[in-house]
Amino acid sequence: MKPATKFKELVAVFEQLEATASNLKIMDLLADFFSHITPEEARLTAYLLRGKVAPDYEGLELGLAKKLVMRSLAQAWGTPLKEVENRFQKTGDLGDVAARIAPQREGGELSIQEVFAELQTIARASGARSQEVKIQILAALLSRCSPQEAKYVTRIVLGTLRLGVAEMTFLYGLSKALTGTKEKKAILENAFNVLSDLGEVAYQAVKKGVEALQEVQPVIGIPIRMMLAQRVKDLEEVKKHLPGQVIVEYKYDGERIQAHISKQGEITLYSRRHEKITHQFPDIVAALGRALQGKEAIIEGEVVAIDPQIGKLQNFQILMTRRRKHGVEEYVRKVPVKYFIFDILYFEGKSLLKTPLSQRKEVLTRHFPDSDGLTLAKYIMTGDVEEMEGFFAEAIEQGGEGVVLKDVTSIYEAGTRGWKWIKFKKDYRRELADTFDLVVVGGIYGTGRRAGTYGSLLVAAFNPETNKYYSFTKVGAGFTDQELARLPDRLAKYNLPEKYRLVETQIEADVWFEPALVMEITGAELTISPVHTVAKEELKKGGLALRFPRFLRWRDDKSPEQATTVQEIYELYTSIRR
DNA sequence: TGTGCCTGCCC
DNA sequence: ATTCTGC
DNA sequence: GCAGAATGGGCAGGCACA
Repeated sequence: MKPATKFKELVAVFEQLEATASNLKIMDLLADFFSHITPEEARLTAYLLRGKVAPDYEGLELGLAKKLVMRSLAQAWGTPLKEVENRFQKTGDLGDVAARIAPQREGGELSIQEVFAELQTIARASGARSQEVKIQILAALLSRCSPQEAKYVTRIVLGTLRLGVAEMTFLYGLSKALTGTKEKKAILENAFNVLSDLGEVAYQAVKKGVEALQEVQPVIGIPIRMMLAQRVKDLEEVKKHLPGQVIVEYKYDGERIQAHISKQGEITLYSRRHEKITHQFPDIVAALGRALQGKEAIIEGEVVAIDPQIGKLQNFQILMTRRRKHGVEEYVRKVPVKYFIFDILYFEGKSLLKTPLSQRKEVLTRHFPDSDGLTLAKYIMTGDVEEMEGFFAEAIEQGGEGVVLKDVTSIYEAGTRGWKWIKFKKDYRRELADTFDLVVVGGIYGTGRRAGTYGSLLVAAFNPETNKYYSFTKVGAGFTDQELARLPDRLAKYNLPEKYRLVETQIEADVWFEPALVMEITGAELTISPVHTVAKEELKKGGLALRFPRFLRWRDDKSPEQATTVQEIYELYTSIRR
């Protein structure tokens, strides 16, 4: 019987990982650690690495993030909350804050199991005063830690270990530890893709060896990690990756659902991240029950909200009102949905993961005739770019997001974002995307690798009638590291002690700016916002905002008065509204 | 009982 | 979701 | 090109608190 591994030992590995950039070195460090821990400790380490205490499909959450963790830090060492906040603002990492304010002490009394058990208790706390309980438990745990231990406990809870190690690297390290080479990671990855439980894979691998995981098969009731698509800027580019015949399929703007139907007719629905969402869609469950009639299957598709009057596809925002636990029946009537099935991974006792897509599609067409609430996703088969363009235009016209192009010969590559599936949306192509020239009015401090600069900027449109600026979105994507590093200097001269009086927004920025700088921004589409204020008066139900915003470039040639106007955005909204 | 903050999870 | 970056 | 780590809008649910 091995002695329980100390949390301190894991922390020592973390320290080393944090200091190394080389992937190979990282794998060696992990491998070294894995080779002297028990199967159960390997399981727990896997969960801790992801900032979780269970696989996703068990739905057990810590329910404690930045704000409550800050309160825990304050409580653990009697530091004023204000000071914790200030330090966080400066360093951008609560783990580092914890390490700084924790008093020097040896540590080493905690084992991995004990730390895990405490976090599990936090996760299980619920009901009145449970927030206080969670904070208390974490604070007590932290107070038993050395500064280094406290740093990683904090980061684990926040799910931001920032070590350059996530699931794949973990599996490489495990492979190396157990087989002496990283090459067997493929076996582990395959097992992970089918079991969707990194901890379970780690446990079994350490216990029975990597080879024992060779033939892991899908199980009804355990979600399979979903295959994802790469993206291209243009349909021409598809030819580079998929030269032959491809399936061109509507890309629906809804929620991905993997449905498991057992022989006994038990049905479970899983979201893309393996949350059980069966209770949200009794209508889909009923439709699947009727369609399958005792056959077992795992199928995949997209649920989309449908306009009850005319049957047209509705936008994502409307579907989101169905992500609920109360009043489900009412919303089944109010927001009807349709399940657009596009794949089948298991049927009648057989895994179809290795069956070519063309055959999986045949199974679908043979066994899933359209019915109330169920339809097969619309697609064509072609190798001709012109035809793809036409179908893409049709998909957009019908209310789709774009198209997904799929290699007809490809197997289902669970969990990977490979080139066998390629997505193409309108906003990926510069000429088709809407762009906006917006005024920078606020900044939000960055965290982690963006510590010391801004993580995002609050930008606004101009209204010449009121002479005011109306917030439209925050942008944090699209900046290079170099650009990010320049931001504080570039913006410093416009710094204000408080929000500029002519800026309208309900967002709280860390730093406010005088409207001066203009930047070009693109995004996918307009949404109705509870916090942004563009065209808020005209719309009544909220302001307009931008989904998936990203920075393109500065427009130093433009003054803030020459920025995109509120009126222009509102017109865009009314013109494309469906 | 109503409201607002916080969190987790969809995209 | 999108984007950037080091390996 | 992979894997990881930054970042967005916005919804419902749970809890704290007035």
